[in-house]
Amino acid sequence: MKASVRRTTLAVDVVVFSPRVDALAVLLVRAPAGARERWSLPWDAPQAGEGLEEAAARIASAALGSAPAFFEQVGALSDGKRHPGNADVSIGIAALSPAGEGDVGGDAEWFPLAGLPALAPRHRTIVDRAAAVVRQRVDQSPLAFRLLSSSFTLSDLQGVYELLLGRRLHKASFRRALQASYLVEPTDEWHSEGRGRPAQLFRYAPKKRRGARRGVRFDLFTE
Amino acid sequence: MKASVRRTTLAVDVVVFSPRVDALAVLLVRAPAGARERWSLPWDAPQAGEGLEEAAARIASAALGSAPAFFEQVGALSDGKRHPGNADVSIGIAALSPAGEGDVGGDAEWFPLAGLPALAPRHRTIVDRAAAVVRQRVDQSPLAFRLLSSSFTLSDLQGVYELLLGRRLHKASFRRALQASYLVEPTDEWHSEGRGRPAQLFRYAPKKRRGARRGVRFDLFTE
DNA sequence: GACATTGGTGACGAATTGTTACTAATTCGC
DNA sequence: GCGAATTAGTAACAATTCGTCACCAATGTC
Repeated sequence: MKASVRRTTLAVDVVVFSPRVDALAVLLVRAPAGARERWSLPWDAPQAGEGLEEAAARIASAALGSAPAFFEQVGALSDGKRHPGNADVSIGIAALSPAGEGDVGGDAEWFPLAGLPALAPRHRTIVDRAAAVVRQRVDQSPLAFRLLSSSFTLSDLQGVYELLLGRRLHKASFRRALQASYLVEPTDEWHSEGRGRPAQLFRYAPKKRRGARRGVRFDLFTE
Repeated sequence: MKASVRRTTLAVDVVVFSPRVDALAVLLVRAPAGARERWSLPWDAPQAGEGLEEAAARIASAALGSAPAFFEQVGALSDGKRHPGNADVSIGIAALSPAGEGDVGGDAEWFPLAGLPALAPRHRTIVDRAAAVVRQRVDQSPLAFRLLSSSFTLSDLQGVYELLLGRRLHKASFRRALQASYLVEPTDEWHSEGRGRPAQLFRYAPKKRRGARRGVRFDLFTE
């Protein structure tokens, strides 16, 4: 291959998700005066010698007050779409933050995913792709647990799954499948939410992988 | 955000997969004399105004003789690992090429995934991640069909799935699941391979998405 | 023509899943 | 105090899906 290495401007753009009042929320930061849109995703160029996830953690921390516990790359974009800093290439990174974590400062704000303000076109694309990636990987990666604090009730967990999947799940089926997966273990604490029977708290504690995977699924997303 | 956009050297590194003699194969190109390893992935810097998939198509074409029909991003890497061109950031892209397609020139060669020669550390990582991504998405994305020519027998298709999944599948179950998925349609052509009954040829023709998805699966990869 | 080889399908029991209906533990209103 | 309301948790049954076995079909080989 040619060693024709050009220099390129690179941005890391972070989509921090958190569950808020029955909807997935995204963290946006106020854009500097004079920018074309009033809000943008938190972003920056990676510093020298800094890994991409490291950069994402730094960028998210600046907006959120504390670092999210989980990051997942969403893809690199270098279409012609406009980026707030005119970066040639953007690397989109999704971050997950439990509800109520962090201390959002005056320059940042949560917006429901379904009702975001206008964003630069490339940021809009990154948000959409981040949401698609998160939704698609819910059952292959412990994403849902990263949107909850370290202990949670099974109803909380089911609620997060319903949020991510966008449909209601049946309680008994959900719990039976969870049981079979050895992903959680009960703590000896209970959570009383006011009315109704108190719920036992669980923690994420994945056990031994059950060995044999079954046949093919053909669960293609063909649209 | 600060507008501190640094300039970075960027490489697109392509992992072209193709099924060869009962194994997944990867296309490597001969490294220039004096390089530390004798082989490397096809790679280059993206040209100005060129999209990343576009760049991947150009890079793969140069080695393969024709452009693969399918690309999927594998992730961006900016660890400290050595890249043949010392790029700061690499974008790994997996490409799928049907068996026997293309005309590999003198500078390129297929190697079985399990028996690759020494590669620069970052290329090694990219290959591993590309293989993992392909294996993991087999049943969410029509990857298997991109490793076959436009018409194929169901045994061919099953063979590709077995290659990708690394385990044997049962014929009757495989066909029943495929039937239910409305992903293929029969052509009126038949393929006779010598001995044994001729097989009907099918083509990839995904129909209407069957609506209701079922409950959660908790198929986590927890290791 | 018997046999080996590959393609293709019906059918049955086992396992998994969707659903209903129930029991349990708590608060609220009276 | 006591029943209604509310949320948690589970047993059990029906429907569906899945793994497997058994078989039939069409071809080449000897």
